[in-house]
Amino acid sequence: MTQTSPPQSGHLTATGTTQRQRILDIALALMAQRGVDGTSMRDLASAAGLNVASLYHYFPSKRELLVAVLEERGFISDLTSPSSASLTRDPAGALADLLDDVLRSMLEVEDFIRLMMGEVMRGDETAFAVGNELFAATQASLERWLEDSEPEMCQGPGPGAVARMLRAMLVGLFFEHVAGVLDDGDDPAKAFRLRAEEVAAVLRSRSGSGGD
Amino acid sequence: MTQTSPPQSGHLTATGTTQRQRILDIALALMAQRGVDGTSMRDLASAAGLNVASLYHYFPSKRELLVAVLEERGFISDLTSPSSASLTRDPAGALADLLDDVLRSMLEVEDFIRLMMGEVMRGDETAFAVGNELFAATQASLERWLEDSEPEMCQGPGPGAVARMLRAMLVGLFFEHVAGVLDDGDDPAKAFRLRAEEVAAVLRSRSGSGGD
DNA sequence: CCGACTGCCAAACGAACGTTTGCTATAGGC
DNA sequence: GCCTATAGCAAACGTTCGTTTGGCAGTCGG
Repeated sequence: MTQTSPPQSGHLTATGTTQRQRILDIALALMAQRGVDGTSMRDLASAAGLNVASLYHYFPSKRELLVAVLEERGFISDLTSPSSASLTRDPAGALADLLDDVLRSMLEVEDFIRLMMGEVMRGDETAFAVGNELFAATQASLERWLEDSEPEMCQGPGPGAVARMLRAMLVGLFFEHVAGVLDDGDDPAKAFRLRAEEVAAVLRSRSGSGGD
Repeated sequence: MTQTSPPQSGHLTATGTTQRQRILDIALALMAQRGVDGTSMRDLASAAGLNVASLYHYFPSKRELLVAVLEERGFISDLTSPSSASLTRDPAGALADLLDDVLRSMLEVEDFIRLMMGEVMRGDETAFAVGNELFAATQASLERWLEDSEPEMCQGPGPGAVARMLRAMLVGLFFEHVAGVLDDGDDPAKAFRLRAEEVAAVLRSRSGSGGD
């Protein structure tokens, strides 16, 4: 009875913290897709199979629920965890692998980033703080990797400048993905992979090692 | 009486089309800052010095008002108009000038882009269409410039790849500006200028012409 | 001078919102 | 067995929303 399986018989399948987390997950998904103002407490309750009033047993207000969703720090650590592929390849494709790795991580927490970005556009202070944290972490992660794996690339302007450029580009790419500019459709990961290789090719051609 | 001066004595200072445009301008500013759902028709009417019902003399619904705001094509042509500075400088600083030019143009229509981006994040179809149009225009503009002014930079991956990368980076930079990641504060244009030079330095170092 | 038209407003409409109240029913420690 | 806490519900609260109604004051061609 203490499993994390979805509820089936109405009440008492998930207790306390588990139910709270379930509500957070549902809120993230719905708010990311329809916007915060476009998602009512009744919508959330309905999606969770609950009554509206029950939501207020777990969160004192809609605002607090949104803050709780935004401040789940797991999403940020997911994005800045040591990349799996970016350290094991040959130097020629290493940058592409790194960029692909970050983009894939962003894709896994897409709802979170969409929600954060949307709220940032509307001037939400909590989203500002969360966004800044995520940006700073990504920046530091990129910078560290560049210093270790591609020191030549940063000789002129320094690793900070290159990392800032790459970060802005990743943010822009993700936005274009959400906007449907990238022809994702069936496979966003593949589109990201192509873009990562493309960017790596542009930056790699600086050392005159030629294209593929 | 047919001037475009702001109203002073209450009624009858701006007629028909002029008043309609005034409402559009106000709606753009308010909706960009507080979001569409966060801006009520009463808010708009109050900001325009009008009664709510008067808005419905110019727009059949709030939705139609939003569409009218988003579909003002002037904003897009502003962004893709031939750049003033990017063709008159020495080759070394030409790319920085171009990027700075585009960023400055984006800054001039900041509200429009903020509104569009925010609605894209919420899945609005009209915003999708407008955003795609703007992205495509920027892409084409960048590509054209690269072919004319920096053909060497595109030798490996081609001008399309470089232009796509630059566009994503510009989008990301603008988002970071809105998110307050760039330390704008007093002078966003200056921060954009610095970033443009930084990026140009990274891309310029490919031909081995040294730093600044 | 007079109708039609335009621009504008006060007031109200029903619906949806966030939130609260008051009530059941189960679970677990004493 | 009781008693408190937990988890849940139906129903209602007051407010705000988008929108509509009906009417008033100027403008202008005839």
